[in-house]
Amino acid sequence: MAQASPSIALDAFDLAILNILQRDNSTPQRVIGEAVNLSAPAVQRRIRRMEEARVIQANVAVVDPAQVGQPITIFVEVEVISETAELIDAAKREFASVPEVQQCYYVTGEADFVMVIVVPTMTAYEALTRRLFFGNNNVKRFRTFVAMDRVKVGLAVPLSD
Amino acid sequence: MAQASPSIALDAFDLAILNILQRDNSTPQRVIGEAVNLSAPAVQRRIRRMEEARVIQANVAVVDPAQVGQPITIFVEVEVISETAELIDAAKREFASVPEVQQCYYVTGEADFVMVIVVPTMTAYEALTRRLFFGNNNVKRFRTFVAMDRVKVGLAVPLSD
DNA sequence: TACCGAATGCAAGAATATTTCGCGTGAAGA
DNA sequence: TCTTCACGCGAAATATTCTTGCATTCGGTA
Repeated sequence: MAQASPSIALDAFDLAILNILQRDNSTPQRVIGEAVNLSAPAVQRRIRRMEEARVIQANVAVVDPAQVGQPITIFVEVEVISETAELIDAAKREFASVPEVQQCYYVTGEADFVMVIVVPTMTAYEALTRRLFFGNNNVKRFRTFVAMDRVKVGLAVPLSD
Repeated sequence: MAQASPSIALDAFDLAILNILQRDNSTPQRVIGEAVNLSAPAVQRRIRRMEEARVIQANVAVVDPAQVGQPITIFVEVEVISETAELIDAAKREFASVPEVQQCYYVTGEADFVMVIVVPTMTAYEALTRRLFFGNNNVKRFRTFVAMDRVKVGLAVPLSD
């Protein structure tokens, strides 16, 4: 796999390859090569280089939550009481360690954390809030937004190409 | 690739396979087979079945935004004026069509939409708000949360296994 | 008991990925 | 200007992985 991670320079070829891979990374290198006007080995070298530099952070399958018994997606804003570095780091570690917390960001503004949570039932969510928020002395309050429609979901980054 | 999408039953083997693919879909089927106690062809048939049923919605590379010149991630809550079906659908289509909008959910609660936006600069974000929010008569107000730290990012669904 | 459908493992064949090698290009220095 | 060197390329050979056909096994059912 990949290890090192010094920033590297990317040219138009690399961006074009990334644009394909972030939509479908099962695309054969030969096909990618035809699309960007490079040979398959050239494509493969560039991909490996970007994986080693962690430009490509992972290669993953996207699973439909509804079809695996986790039909509820919830947005939560969390406001903490104290923003000392220690307490914030502790909160980051705790939130990140919870499988139901699919995404978590530490943010500026009226809230301190925003997160995306995936659960099977509202009961499960209620239990999670009890453990994660009510059970944390540093959580001042939190606001819940239940998703009715996943209008757009993905991790694709807009690339200039 | 995949086409149909009737819901299908998943057993413990399928969930175990999904759990591996969610983390690294470049794992050889032979290795997956060893991990879940199945032969490689059995694994492959199950994967194909789940792709056809859209349990696996996509296979994608995850790109580091910072390394491709898009270092700013922003959370936005949007509140609309009118919630008629037509206007909501129009908003969904518009938001979904914008490349900078990485994720968008239609939600209950104090806001109507929440979204994740990826941009290269705050100037670019300001221009986007002008076009997307100030330029939309149905947007009552929006609140911005700038991410200081991407504590946890991914699309992995918690699987019971 | 006998049958039938579904899923499996094995093994062969096809497709894909990876390595190797030699060539051309462009930059730095004599 | 010439030489050298580093870099990235493509073509071909090699290795790995994926895919398919087939016989078998395991349950459920008449």
